[in-house]
Amino acid sequence: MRSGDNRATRTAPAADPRDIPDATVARLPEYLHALHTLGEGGHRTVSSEALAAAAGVNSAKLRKDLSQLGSYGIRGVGYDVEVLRQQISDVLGLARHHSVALVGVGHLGQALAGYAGFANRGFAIAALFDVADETVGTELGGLRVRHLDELPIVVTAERISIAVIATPPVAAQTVADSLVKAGVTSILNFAPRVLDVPDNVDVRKVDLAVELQILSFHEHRKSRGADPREAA
Amino acid sequence: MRSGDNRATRTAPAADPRDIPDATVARLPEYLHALHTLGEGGHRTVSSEALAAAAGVNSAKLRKDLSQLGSYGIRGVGYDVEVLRQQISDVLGLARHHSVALVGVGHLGQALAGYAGFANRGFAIAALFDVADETVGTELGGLRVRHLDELPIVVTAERISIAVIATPPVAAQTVADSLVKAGVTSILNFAPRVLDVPDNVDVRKVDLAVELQILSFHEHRKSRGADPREAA
DNA sequence: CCCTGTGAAATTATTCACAGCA
DNA sequence: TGCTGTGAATAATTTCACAGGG
Repeated sequence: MRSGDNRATRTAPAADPRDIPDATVARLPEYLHALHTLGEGGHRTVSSEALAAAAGVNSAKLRKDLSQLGSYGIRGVGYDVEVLRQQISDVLGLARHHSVALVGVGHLGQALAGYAGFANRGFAIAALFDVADETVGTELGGLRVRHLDELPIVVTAERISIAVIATPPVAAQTVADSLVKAGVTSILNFAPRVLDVPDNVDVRKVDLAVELQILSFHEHRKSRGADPREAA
Repeated sequence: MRSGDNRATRTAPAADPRDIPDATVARLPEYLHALHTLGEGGHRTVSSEALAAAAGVNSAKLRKDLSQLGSYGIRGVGYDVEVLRQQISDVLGLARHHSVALVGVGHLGQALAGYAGFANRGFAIAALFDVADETVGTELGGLRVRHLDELPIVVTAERISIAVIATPPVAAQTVADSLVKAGVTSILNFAPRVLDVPDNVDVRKVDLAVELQILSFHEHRKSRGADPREAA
């Protein structure tokens, strides 16, 4: 890549978000969480070494990551916990409040709807959808479950841009199509199904069984461990 | 790492698992799933192009991945669906049946316990643990929820090597310690907490809020899109 | 010819190691 | 002196592009 030509970021508070590598973005939430914990513990500043340990990464990686977003630590001291927290929040777009639609109120959907971690971190479930007669109309966390048919109206009216799909796999693509048409541009998909969406829509997939299969591989590898020197 | 000293794998059907890159391992379950779907659809063979499309990756990557595990496709034709399915299963260690312990039977834990995707793909939840009086002793999917105190005995007795942590964050490290002591060597952690475990234990973390925060970043980036030439 | 398998090139990510500021 | 920020080195991953077998 061309380097050194975006001189625009001289004293900018944060770098152009387009330039932040995916790998870094994926770690920012972890840093944010660690900072939150440190802040609660009364720490005003933190070194890259300490923050890295709290987030479970090595300190060179942490510093490189933070440098991507133009963050200025204090040499000889470390980072101001509160300032850094604010900066990461800004880059992640967490200042803005996000309304999230949740489609599929089965077991997993119910768990997600009640997941404290969402509300805590600026994501409010604003609408719930399902198709089952026994589910539609019930209340969950103060929200009435609506029929999927209402999705286009509600999502459009509430300007919801992020949605979570927790439906059975067979319904996922149809739901995604409907969400996209209603203006959603980010989807978190729990259904084990590859979704086909336009380029401007981001999809992240979480497949619980896939995670276990990856662990299974490592188990398998370990039990084959004829060579105990392995881990280098 | 030294290479070339475990000559045992001469004509072995699959390459030494130690040599398969992580990025590839993470995709194998997706290929497996796609193959399953194709098999049900009556396909006997499949080209790298078609399988890649079904799995949502590009075909060069797919071929490179499959070549890592020594898989032999048929030039001019493609891969035998059944053979490839078997081969990936073997590499992932799915031939062996895996008993899984689930700790934390809250909303999320209940959803996980009932998740069809686990049982479907060779993972049987073999034990449930919690500490809440109103949960311990209840039945869930034919299994009695046991008190956390019983964890060491049960996990050891049933030779459980894979566990899922779905407890509140504050309990996660204690639970992990206990699991490790009882012989568990792979942990899937849903609690938003960095776990400290010995080197021989693999941990995979799934943080639902992190996924949303990553989506939030992309939303933020999109809405900043002052420059339509973007990708440059 | 079609489609796999794979070297080589390109890109991306991680780690090292140290100059330089507080 | 201690710790950040970052070039440079290394490693991992992806993509290209094509030789060669069926």
